[in-house]
Amino acid sequence: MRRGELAERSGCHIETVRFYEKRGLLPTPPRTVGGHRDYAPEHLRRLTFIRRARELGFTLREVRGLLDLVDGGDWTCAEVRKMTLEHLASVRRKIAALQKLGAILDDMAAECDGGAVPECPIIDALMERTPAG
Amino acid sequence: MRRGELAERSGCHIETVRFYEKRGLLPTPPRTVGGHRDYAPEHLRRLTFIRRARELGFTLREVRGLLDLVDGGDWTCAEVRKMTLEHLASVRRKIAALQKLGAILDDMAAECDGGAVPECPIIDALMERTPAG
DNA sequence: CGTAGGACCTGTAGCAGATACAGGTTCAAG
DNA sequence: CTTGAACCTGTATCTGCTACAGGTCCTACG
Repeated sequence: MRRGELAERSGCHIETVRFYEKRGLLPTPPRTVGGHRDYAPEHLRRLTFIRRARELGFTLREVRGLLDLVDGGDWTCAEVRKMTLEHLASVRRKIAALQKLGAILDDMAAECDGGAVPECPIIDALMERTPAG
Repeated sequence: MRRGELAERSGCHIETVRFYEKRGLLPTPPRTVGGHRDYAPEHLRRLTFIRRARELGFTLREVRGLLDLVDGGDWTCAEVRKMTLEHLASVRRKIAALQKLGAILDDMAAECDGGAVPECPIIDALMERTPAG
């Protein structure tokens, strides 16, 4: 399988494949006589893993951690679960932060009457007050 | 006021001050005889504005947009409110995406019994199934 | 068999949004 | 007059890609 097909089947951008290879997440495949990369199904499996983990918001560092566990061979379900829960916690922190932020924006927009004059509580808030702490 | 003091009083990192100057968000201040930047209170006001807007998740492009409105002088409250509401919408989209993601992670972690064996529904999900679509 | 044009190859630059560092100058206190 | 903190400059680094330029290979069509 060549790079284009691998990219398409995994759902990754073609350049991303090369990027992951450079980062050591995807092993360097053998080459054809002409120098083209020649991927095996195992590469597709691994790249799909990476893409899905990325979609779930794992950083590349975290993905690498998961892959290292799997590659090591002596990993346990508990370890994977731990990483997942840590990531879940960070997702929830992000949600909380965004919700707080949304509430502030909502308040600011509500205070603003949308008038045509160059006086605005939003600008005032950013210039003068302390909205987020 | 020098760069260090400006940074401290605005709550920005000292290097960030120079970064914003380079990006044209903060005007170049006059210099002392020795070549040090010499900031006025107006710079502090502006930098504080930038920092607060950034804390509220506005991108630098959006911050620039807000500053352009203010700098232009002919902005209206309605324009600022529009930008705020657009940003609020994007914040809410992010929250929704993260919540969906959190639910998936939660499910995955729940399926996982945390055992000491190298068999894990999470890894399986990433390798084989289609969790997020 | 020749050629057209796609798919690939390489290295490098760019995006956001900072942060960090090296190697040199200036300033202020003692 | 010395010390050392704070400043100056340019450039490199980080994450996670994406996009290009300029060249090579592969395959299908005639």
